Amino acid sequence: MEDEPIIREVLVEYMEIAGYSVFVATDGEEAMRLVDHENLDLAILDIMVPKYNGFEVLNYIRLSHNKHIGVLMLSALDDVNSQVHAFNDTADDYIIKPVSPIILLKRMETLLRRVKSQISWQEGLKIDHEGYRALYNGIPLKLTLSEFLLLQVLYQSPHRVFSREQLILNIFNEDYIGNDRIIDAHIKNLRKKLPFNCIKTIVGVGYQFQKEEAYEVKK
Amino acid sequence: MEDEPIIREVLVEYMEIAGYSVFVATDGEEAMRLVDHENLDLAILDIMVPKYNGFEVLNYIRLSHNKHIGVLMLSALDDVNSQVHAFNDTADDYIIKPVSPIILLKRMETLLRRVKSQISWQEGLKIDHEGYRALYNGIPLKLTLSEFLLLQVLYQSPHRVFSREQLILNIFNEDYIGNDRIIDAHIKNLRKKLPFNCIKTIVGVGYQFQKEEAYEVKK
DNA sequence: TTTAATCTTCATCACATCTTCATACCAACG
DNA sequence: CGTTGGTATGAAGATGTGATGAAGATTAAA
Repeated sequence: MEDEPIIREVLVEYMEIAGYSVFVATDGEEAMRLVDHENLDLAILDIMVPKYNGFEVLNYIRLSHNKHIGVLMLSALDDVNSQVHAFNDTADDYIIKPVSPIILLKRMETLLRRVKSQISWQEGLKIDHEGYRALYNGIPLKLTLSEFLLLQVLYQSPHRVFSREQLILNIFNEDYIGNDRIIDAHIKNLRKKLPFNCIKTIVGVGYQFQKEEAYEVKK
Repeated sequence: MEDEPIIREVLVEYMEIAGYSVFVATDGEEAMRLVDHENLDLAILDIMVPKYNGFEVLNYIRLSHNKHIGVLMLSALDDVNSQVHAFNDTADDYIIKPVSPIILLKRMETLLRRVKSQISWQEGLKIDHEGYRALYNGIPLKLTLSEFLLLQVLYQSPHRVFSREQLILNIFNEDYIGNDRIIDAHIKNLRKKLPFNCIKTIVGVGYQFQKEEAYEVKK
């Protein structure tokens, strides 16, 4: 996306000569449609565009099926706040216009190098954030609200270890007063309902969502 | 690396407050030494520094054992050639000075997010600090907490010899009272679980981590 | 109000992990 | 060749933590 047609033409041509397939959207809505219907590796988002702005598209991407794609924000705004906003929303780069086409291309390729080497660890388990549902191969699991919230937090940051305290903060309001061990109880119930054992205990630390099984100890 | 001491101080403090371990080099040679002797996740390279410049350090990194780390080039040079040069040499970002510390931090974190997500498939032994995991060729080893912490400390500074006392301070709370030899026991158990004999005993002194390439694979 | 679902606490148990210790081993040295 | 100082190792006991089921409390639904 790029709000000035002529510059956009140049950039697109540049990228196509370099061997990339390029899709162009003229507003945020169209961009979202591309996210849904094309298998993108990278998105270049102009912030100031009609319908939905770049930040909104960015957030849409990160909640989408293709959330791992590289996102490069493009803007005439040189202020710190806008940049911090972009990075906080997990943009991968922020480029201030006007930009030399060659530098844009180099930054694209640099990001692609990192993006391409990622693997998607997700398999059958999906979280429907809006619907408060966890789906396994499309079939919803019957979770209580606490169980769902617990799974959601763990699932969103796979392999990150959350202490019981952190989980309590994430799941309940921060004014919760009660025993740490409430987490144990919910974990127990959640584990029973999950089709595979993906919640691992880190003794003395907390719990994490994990995909791979660990090596067995050699004898 | 940063050629102006005062600015560097501010940045380092900023990063440490944000929770990162920071090593500072004042010239290219020292930077290369850090690449060899610390297990870095990210390098911020000033281009104009003594002994070896930032580009030379970048190339050194990409040919090194830690070639996958994120590299962020920092320079007062605003010209296209220098930037293209950096990206061609597979830098991951190029920031023009002066830069707001918060933006530098955000760009660091953004890059780290991409670097870290590559951990899981990288060859060899990798430590996932956040996830309390040690990965061998992407597959987690089943370590206890003490074993993990032990490996983490040793791995963080390869070739540095740690006394039992130092290791106890790093692994347990400082109020630990007990036999030194607890370390021996954990080392023994840890060695059994590691695919390489990478923990070497320095008789009369302590233990050190040796980089795996120097060793034979266990049968 | 009654009923059902969900949350929360608690006591008990099982097991992972830690720690010590005794013995075996090894290298250096006289 | 034996002694010394140090480490490796396996076993066994001690400790601590999490798992679990039951039961009461709370909340929501009927």
